[in-house]
Amino acid sequence: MADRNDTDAIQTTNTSFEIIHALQELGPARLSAIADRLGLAESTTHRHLQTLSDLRYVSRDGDRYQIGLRFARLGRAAQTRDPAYEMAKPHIQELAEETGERAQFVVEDHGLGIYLHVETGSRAVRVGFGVGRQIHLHSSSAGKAILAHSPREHVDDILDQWGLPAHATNTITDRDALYDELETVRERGVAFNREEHVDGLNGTAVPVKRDGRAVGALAVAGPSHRLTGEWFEDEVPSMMLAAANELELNVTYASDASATDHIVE
Amino acid sequence: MADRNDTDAIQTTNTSFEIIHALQELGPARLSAIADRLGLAESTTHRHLQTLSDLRYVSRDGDRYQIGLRFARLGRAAQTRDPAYEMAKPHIQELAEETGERAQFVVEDHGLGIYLHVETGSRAVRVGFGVGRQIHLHSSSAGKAILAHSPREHVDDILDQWGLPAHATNTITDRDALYDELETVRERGVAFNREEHVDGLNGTAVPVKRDGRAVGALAVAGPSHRLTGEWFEDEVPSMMLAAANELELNVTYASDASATDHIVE
DNA sequence: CTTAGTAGTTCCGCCCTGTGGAATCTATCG
DNA sequence: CGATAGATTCCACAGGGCGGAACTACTAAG
Repeated sequence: MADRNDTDAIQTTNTSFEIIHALQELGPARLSAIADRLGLAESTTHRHLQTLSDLRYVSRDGDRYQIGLRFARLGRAAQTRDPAYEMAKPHIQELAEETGERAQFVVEDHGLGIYLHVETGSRAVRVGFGVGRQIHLHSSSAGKAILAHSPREHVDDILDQWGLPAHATNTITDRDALYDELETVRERGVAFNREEHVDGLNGTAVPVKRDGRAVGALAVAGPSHRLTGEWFEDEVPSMMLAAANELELNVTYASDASATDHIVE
Repeated sequence: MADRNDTDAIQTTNTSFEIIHALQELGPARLSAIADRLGLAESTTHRHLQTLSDLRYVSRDGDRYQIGLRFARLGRAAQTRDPAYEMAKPHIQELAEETGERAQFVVEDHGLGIYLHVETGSRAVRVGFGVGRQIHLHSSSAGKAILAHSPREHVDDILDQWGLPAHATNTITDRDALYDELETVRERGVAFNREEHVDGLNGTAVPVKRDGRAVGALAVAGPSHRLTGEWFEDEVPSMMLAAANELELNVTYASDASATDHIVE
């Protein structure tokens, strides 16, 4: 429904991925259920599932189809496409440990934030916002940290594409207000999220830069009653700044010497 | 090359995934490089990349295309499609810690073994065989543990499909020898890999069963000089058996009450 | 044992749409 | 500025993706 068949994209490919998305949402599902949901002929659905199954991107158990484990490989490939992403992982673990809260590494792709690493500290918050999850950039600390260090024109494109939907009571929904906020983030070097994404949830983030561009952001999130005062405003941010600083050094150094281990299929 | 366009699969979908695979192998690549490699017209390649980019499964940075981070989500969906998979994770972590070696949770899909969790102990072996990696079942301890507890006919299908290629000097390449080995594994409850997959690398694994069927296997792998004697033959296996036992209980109990958290797109 | 019903699979002809070649546009470099 | 390489757009053709209908495989009910 939200899917746009914009210009003239290849229909067949779109349909295949629609089926994959249906499987992702439905879990194990029968052929007829998928065909129904997508308004496709059963014969068509069958051919797609057959093809995807041959490719091992769909598994079937009896008459239930489900997403294939081969996607684990592609997911991993995405998660490691930039060596910097892997370097962030230990820092996230350390931040989760030090703060006891949830620590995350978020990257921008197609104008959205994607969680690439998530580590839950001792006083873990509920699971759910796991790896691979997508969020709007304007309503999260990590997103604002990234936007603040992206060229203005790129920010405009993103806002044009995704808008500024309200997710919680404090979400910034006004463009100019967001620009002001980003200016503050740039000055301060740290972004804050005060119940802008989910009511009752605060967060703070710092950008990780390479060659002036933000490659991602380190973030810490937790319940607003626990993330307050100096701890929230100063102590956690300084831990993150230290981590980001160290990470940036690694990233810049390794940027050429990296031997991205060859993936053989 | 190894890709077969078997029966009459949908060509367009195949092509789209071939492009994705090319990106997975090449990393950031130009349009022309992809078109060349796959023998496609540039216009065709362009349309596919356009479509995949609209879907956010491909990203572009200037004139370099690369795999999109949205795959992280699908990868995650695959990794959690069965709640049992997530339950295995803490056990893998514990095994890695206890043994100091590399611990893995492997599952079968389409006749191949897929690493779903990998944790490296203190005296870590080289990275590389990470999450999402695929291996033949006949040449790994985990694979043999799984095969040993699968119906004979299913084993036959798998061997028909994938054969028994030699990966290392000790790889079992004879069908009957493998059946004998599986019998031994069944009796013993533990599978061993003595440099059958990679020279210099040993491993041992135990199945994780649910309703009699193997849903996966817990495995420990390390250099053959370190994995020897009682430690290899008895001590590590008993740790694994204990873990598997506990895991199986969780898995069987939770099998119905599970509320697979709903994924909203 | 038969019959009806449900779900999956195969078949088939239509015509939509995916395809490659050529033309156009864009950027980089000599 | 030309010249080249690469990306993008345009276009006509026919290959192949599509849905409807026929067929098969199971189950359940009578």
